[in-house]
Amino acid sequence: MVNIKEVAKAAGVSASTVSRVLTGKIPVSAETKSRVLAAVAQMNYQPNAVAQGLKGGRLHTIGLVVPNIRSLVFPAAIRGIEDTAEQHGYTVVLCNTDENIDKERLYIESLRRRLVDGFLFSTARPGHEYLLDLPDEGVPVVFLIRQLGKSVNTVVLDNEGGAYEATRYMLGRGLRKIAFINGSLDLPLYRHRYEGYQRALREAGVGEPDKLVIHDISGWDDGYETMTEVLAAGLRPDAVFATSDPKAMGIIRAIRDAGLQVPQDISVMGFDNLDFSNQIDPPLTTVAQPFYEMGVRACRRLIHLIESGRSGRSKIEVLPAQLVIRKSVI
Amino acid sequence: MVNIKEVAKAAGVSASTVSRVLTGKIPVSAETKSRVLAAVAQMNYQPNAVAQGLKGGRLHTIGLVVPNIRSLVFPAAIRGIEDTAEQHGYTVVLCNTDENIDKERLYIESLRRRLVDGFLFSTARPGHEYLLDLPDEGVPVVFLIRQLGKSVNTVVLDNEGGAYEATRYMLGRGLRKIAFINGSLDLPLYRHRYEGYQRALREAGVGEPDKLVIHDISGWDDGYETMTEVLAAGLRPDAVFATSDPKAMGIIRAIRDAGLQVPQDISVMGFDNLDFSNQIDPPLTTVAQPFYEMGVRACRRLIHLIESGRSGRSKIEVLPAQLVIRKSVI
DNA sequence: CTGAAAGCGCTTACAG
DNA sequence: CTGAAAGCGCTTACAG
Repeated sequence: MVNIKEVAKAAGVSASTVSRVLTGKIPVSAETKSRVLAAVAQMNYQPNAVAQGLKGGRLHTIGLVVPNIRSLVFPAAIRGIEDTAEQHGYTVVLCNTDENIDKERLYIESLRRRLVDGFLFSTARPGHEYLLDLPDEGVPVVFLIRQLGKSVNTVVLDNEGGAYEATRYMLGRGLRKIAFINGSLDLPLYRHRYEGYQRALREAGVGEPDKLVIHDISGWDDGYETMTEVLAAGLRPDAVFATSDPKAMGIIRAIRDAGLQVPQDISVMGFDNLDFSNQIDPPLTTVAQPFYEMGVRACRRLIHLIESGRSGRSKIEVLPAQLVIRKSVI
Repeated sequence: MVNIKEVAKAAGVSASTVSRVLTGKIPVSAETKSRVLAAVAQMNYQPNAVAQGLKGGRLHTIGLVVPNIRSLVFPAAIRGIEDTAEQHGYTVVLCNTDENIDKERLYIESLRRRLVDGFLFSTARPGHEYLLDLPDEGVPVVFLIRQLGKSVNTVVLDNEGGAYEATRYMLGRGLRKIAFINGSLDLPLYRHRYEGYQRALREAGVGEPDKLVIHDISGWDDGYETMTEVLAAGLRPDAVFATSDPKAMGIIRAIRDAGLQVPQDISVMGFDNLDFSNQIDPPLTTVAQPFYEMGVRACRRLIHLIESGRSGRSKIEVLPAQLVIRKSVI
C-alpha cells in the first residue's frame, strides 16, 4: 500500500502537508490542498490506521464482549452498536466469552494492548467485579443489558416495569394463578422481573401461587423440563410467565406434550420478543426489549467517554419495555 | 500503561534486550532473561500491539464480513472462527453488511488500512466480483458458506449432496409429489441444493411436480406467504422441501393455518439445522450444516495464508451435510 | 502557509 | 550475548 511519503512526493509537498490536508485542522493553502487531494485520489491513498493509532493513541476501535453470540438477544443489540460505531468512524471487535471468566480476562488483556479505545460489556454479573476496576485504570467502559453495581455507565431495560405490565395484563385477562418461571436471581435483570411480577400481584391482591415460582431456569430445554415436572406434579396454573422467549418456547412445548393447549388451557407470556417469537405456534405474547436502541445508546455513550477523555458521573440509563400482544395469552 | 523502556530500566538492560526476551527468537543469557521476566511480571507489562503491528506489519487481526448477524446461520460459524482465531493469537473484527455492497466496500477499505491481516467473507455472491481482486492485491482472503468463482480459497457445504440425501429420504418414505421451495438461484448454494433435489428425483424416475418448484424465497414470512398461495391455488404436495429452516418454519405455519397437519397431511423438510429447529412443533427434520466446523476450517486456512505469506493454489473445501431425522417428515 | 525534526513503542539488522 | 541506532508511517510542535 502507498504511504504518505509517496503521496507527498507525487504532490510535490512534504509529508507534513499531506497529513495536514487530510486531518484538516491546520490551514493549508487552497492551491496545495487541491494538489494533495488530487494525488491522494489518484493513488488511492489511505492513511495507515496503525501508525495513526500509535501516534494518537487511539485506533478508533471498540471491544464488544458478549457472553454468547448464539443466544439471539445479543445479535439484535450488536446491530445497533455496529451502526452507531460506524457512523462515528469506529470499528467493533466482537468477543464471545461463553460466560467463561478466564476467556473474558484473556480478551480484555489482549485488547487493552492499545487495540481498543474502550469496552462494551454484556457480561456483567456477580463474580465479574473486576470489570468495575477498568474505569479507574483509565479504560472507558459501558455496560449493556446486564448491570453490576452503580459505578459504571450502563444501559438496561426497565425490567421491573416490563414484568409489571405483563403481569397486570394477564390479571386483566382474568388469569389468577400465574406461574413465574425465571432465570437466575444472580442477575439483577431477573431479580427486577420478579419484583415487577410481585408488585402487580400485590396490587391486585393476588398471592404468589404455591410451588409455581421457580428460579434459575435457562433456555428452552430447561424450560421444557421444568414445565413438564410442574404438570406431572398435578399443578395447573392459569398462565405461565416465562422471563425469556426461549424458556416460553420450551414451556409451550411441554404444555402441548402434556395434551393441553396454549392458550385455551394455559396461557404463556414470554419476555424478549426475539425474531422468531412471532413465528411459533401460537405467536408469542411477550415483553419487547428495544435491543437495537440499547445498542445505539450504549455505543454512543462509550464513544462519548472515549472522546471526552473523562469519565464524568456514571449514569444508569433505563429504557422502557413494551408489551406485545399476540396469541399465547388468552 | 507501562512501556518497554520502563521495563528495560527496571531490569537494568536495554529495550532491545527486553524485546528479545519477549519475542524469544534471539538468544539471551539465562541470567538477564530471568531478570527481565521478573520485571515484566512485576510491572505487568504487555507490549503495545499497535507498535508491534506498525513494525511487523501485522496486527494479528482478522476481518469477518457477514451479510447479517441476526440470520442464525452466521453466529454458529462465528463461534468456530473465534475459537480458532483465539487459539492462534488472532482477534476477530466482525462486520455486518446487510447485503449492502457499499457498506461492504466501506468496511473493506477501513480494515485494509492495516488493521486487519486478512479477511473471511460470507458475503460472496454475483455482483461482488471485486472481492476476487483482493488476493491479487496481496490481501489474504477466504470465503465461507457462500462461494464465488474458483480463484479464492473457500469452505462450503456439500449442498448438492445434502439436498440429494434429503430428497432420497423423502422418496424412501413413499412421498412422491415433493414441492421445492428454494432461495435465490444467484447463490450457488441454492443452485446446488436444487441440483441435488433434481438428481434424486431423476434417479427415482419421479418428475418435478408442476408449479411446485419455486425459487427466490427468503425467510419465514416469505415462506409463509408462498405456501399459503400454493395451498390457496389448490395444490397439494405430499411434502415440501424448504431449503432453509426459517422457510420451513413459515411453511409449517402456513400449512397449519390452512387447517392441515404436519406431517400427516404434508411433510416438511428443512435445511440448516439451526438451534431452534428442534424446538418447534413438530421438531424439524432437516439437513444439518456443520457451521462450527466450517468456521474452524475457514479460519485455519486464512491464518495459514497470512502466516505463510503466499497464496498458493486456491482450494475449495467441501464439508459433508448430514440428514437429521425428527418429526416433520412422515 | 510550509518543511524538517522529533517522537509514538516497538523490532531488528549492525557493531562490538 | 548485548547496546545503540534505524525505521515502521504517521502527526504535531517548532521554526521560518
